[in-house]
Amino acid sequence: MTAEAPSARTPQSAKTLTDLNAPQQRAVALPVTQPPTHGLILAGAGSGKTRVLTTRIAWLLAGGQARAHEILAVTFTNKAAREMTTRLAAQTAVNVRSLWIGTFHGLCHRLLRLHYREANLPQSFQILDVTDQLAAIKRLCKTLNIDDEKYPPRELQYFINAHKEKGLRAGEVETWDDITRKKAEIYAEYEAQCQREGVVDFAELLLRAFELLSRNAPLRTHYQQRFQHILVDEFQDTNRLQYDWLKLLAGGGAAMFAVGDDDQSIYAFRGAEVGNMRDFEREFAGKQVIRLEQNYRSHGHILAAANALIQHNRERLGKELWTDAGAGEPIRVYEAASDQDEAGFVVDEARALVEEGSSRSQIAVLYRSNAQSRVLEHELFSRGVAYRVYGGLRFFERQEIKHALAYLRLIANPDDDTAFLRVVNFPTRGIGARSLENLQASARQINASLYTAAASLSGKAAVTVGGFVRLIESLRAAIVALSLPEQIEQVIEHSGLAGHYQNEKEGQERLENLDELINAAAVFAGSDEATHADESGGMLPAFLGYASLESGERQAGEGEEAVQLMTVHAAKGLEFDVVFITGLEQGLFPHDNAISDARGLEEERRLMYVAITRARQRLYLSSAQTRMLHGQTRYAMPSQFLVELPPECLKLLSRQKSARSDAAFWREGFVSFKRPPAAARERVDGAPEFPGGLKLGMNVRHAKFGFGVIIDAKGSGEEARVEVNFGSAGIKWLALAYAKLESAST
DNA sequence: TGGGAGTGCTTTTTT
DNA sequence: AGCACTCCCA
Repeated sequence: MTAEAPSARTPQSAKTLTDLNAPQQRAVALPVTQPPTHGLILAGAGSGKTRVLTTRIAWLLAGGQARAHEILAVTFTNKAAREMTTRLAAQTAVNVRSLWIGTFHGLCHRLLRLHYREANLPQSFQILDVTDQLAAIKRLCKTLNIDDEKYPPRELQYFINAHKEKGLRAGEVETWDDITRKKAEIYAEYEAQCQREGVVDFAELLLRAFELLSRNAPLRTHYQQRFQHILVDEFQDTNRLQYDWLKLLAGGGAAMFAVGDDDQSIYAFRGAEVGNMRDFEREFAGKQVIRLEQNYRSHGHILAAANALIQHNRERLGKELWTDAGAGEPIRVYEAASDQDEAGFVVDEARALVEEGSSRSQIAVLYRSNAQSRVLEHELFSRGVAYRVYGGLRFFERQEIKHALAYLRLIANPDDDTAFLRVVNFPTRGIGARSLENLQASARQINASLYTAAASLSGKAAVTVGGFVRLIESLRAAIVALSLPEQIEQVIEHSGLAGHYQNEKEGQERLENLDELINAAAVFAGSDEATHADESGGMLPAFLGYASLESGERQAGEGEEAVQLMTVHAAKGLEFDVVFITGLEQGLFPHDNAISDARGLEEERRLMYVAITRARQRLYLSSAQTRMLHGQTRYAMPSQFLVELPPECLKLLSRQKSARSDAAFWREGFVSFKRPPAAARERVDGAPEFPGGLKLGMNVRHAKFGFGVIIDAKGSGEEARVEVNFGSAGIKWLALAYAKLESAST
C-alpha cells in the first residue's frame, strides 16, 4: 500500500490508460494476484513497447498495487534504462530513485557491491571490459606457456564467455576432446587469476550474482520477497544465464512481466536465446500472452513489406502488424551498377529530400556491415552533405581514458595486474620487457600480485619498478581527502599522463578528453547513481564501475542536423522518417556466413525486418551489382529478401527515363530480381575472358541452379572452373568441361 | 624504445 | 584496401 494519497494521482493514471489501445491496456493493467499473473507481451516494432512498460510501472504504483522498492525493471542498455527512468519520472509522483531500474550487468554489479563478502570478492573489486579481459587472457597464456597459435586468445575469450553465459564454470564444461579439455583448464586458470587480482569480467558479474543468490538462502529469500514485480525489456535478447537469473529472483512469487519481439531477435550470434520466449510460455504458469500488433510508426506499404518478409521465417511465435495510417508511398527500389553508383543515388535522393524540407537527422542510411560506410561517407563528404556515423570508438574506450582509469584502478585495487601492466611503463619510465618478465616471475613465486612483488624488489629494478610503486603510493596518499573530480585531476597531472600528451604532436585532443573525464566524474558525483553506489566502498570504486559498464556515448550526436549512418544492428530501437537500406545483395545481406544454415538465414531475415520497420514514411532499398570488398571487386545478385517482398509495395527507380507507365515499370523491375539485369553487360567489358567465351561478371544460366553471375574463375582449358553466384540457389564452383553454362546476357 | 616493415584478418555488438 | 598486431633493427 502506498501511504500517500493514491487518489490524487488516480485520475491522471486513468487518463494515461485510456490513451492506450485495448491490448496495451490489458497489458498495463494485468491484475496483481496471488499466485502471480505473469505477462508475456509480444510487442511488435513500433507498437508502443516502452510506453506499455513504463505505464505498467506507473499503474502499479499509482493504484497502490506495489510499492516502489518492490519493483525491479531490467533492460539491456544503459540508454534504455535511462529512458525508462526519465519517462517514469514524468508519469508518476513516486520517487523513481527507490526503484531498481538498470541493465542486467548494472543490477548484478550493485548486488555484488552490496554483498561483496558473501560473493567472495574484495571490496575494491574492479570490472574488466572486453579489452581488459583479452589482455588478461593473453597475459595468462604467456605465464602458462600456451601456444597462442593453437589456442588463440580471442577464441579462449569466446569459449570462457560462452560458458559463463550458459551458467557453466570451468569444472562443468563438457569436454569431449583434448582441445576442449585444455581450453577448460585455461578457463579454470583464468578464473583463478581473476580471483587473485580481484577483478570480474562482464559475464562474471552475472554468473557471480546468480551464484550468490542461488547459494545463499537468506539473501535469496530476501530479494525474492522484496521484488514482487520483475519487468524485463527486450526479452528476446536474454541469454540462458540472464533467464535463469530472472527465474531465480522470481522464484518467491514475484510477477514477471516480459516484453519482447521474437521477430526482432538479432543477437543470437552473441548468445541471445529467442527460445527463452517459448520457455517462458511453458515454464511460467498463470501467464498471459498479449500481442501488441498495432503499429504507430510506419505507413502501410512499409508494414506490408515487413509482414510479408518475416512470414518466410518458420520459427516464429506469430504476430502481424497493422496500422490505420494509409498505405503511404511505395517502397523505392534501386539497383545500382556499383557501390559508388549506389552511394551517388543515396546522396542524390537525400539532397533532394533536404531541399524539399526534410530534416537531415530524420534520414538514416543503413548497411549490414561497417565496411560499407566508407563509400557512402566519401560521397556524402565530397558533395557537402552533413552526416554522422554511429559506431567506432566510445569515450571510455579511448586510449588516454583507459590509461587514466588504470592509474585510478591501481590506486583503488593494487592487485589489478591488468591495470598495473597497462601503465607501469606509460609514460615510459625505463621499465622494459626484461624487468617485467623478472617481476612476473617473482610475483608467481611468492603467489602475489605484480604490485606486491614490485615492492620487494632489489637491485636496479628496485629503482625503476619500485619508483612506479612509490608513485602510486604517493598518489593514493595525495588524493585521499579530495573530491572525486579533484582526485582524477591530480592523478592525470602527477602520473605524468598530462605531460606526456602535452609533448605529443596529436596530444591536444587527448588532453581535452582527459578534461572531459574530470567533467564526467563531476557529473557522476552529483548523480543518483553515485548515491546508490557510494553506499558500498566509496566514490572512486563506484565511478570506476560506472566507467566500465557505461562505455559512453558514441561519437555521433543523435539529434544533430546530419544524415545518420549506421549498421542495421545499431538502428534497432530507433526510427526515422526516411530510411535507406543499402547493399541488398546476396552474400552481403543476407551475409555469406549466414546463408548456409536455416537459423542463420532466419536471423538475417529478422535483421532485414528490423531495418524495414525503422522507417516511418519513406523507405529506399538499394543493391549494387559490383562492390569493392577487401580490396577486390565482387559481383553479386540482388538479395533474396527483395524477391520476398510483395511487388505491389515496390516501385523500381531507374536512371533511364521510361516511356512506360509506373505500373508496368515496377513490374519489369520486380522480374529483374529473378533474372540478371541487362545492365550487367556493361561490367563484362574489360573483364578477363575464360574458355567458352565466358567472362568474370557475366550473367549465366544453369539448367538446375537457374540464373547467376560469374564471380571467380580458376584454371584453364579442360581444368577451367568458374564460381557462380546463383542467388538463393547458392554459390557454386563449376567445371566448365561438365557444367552446361549458357550466357544469359542479352 | 620507438618506429618501420611485414603479416593476417575482415558480420553484426552491449555490458 | 585498410587496419591492427608483431617483430626486428637502429
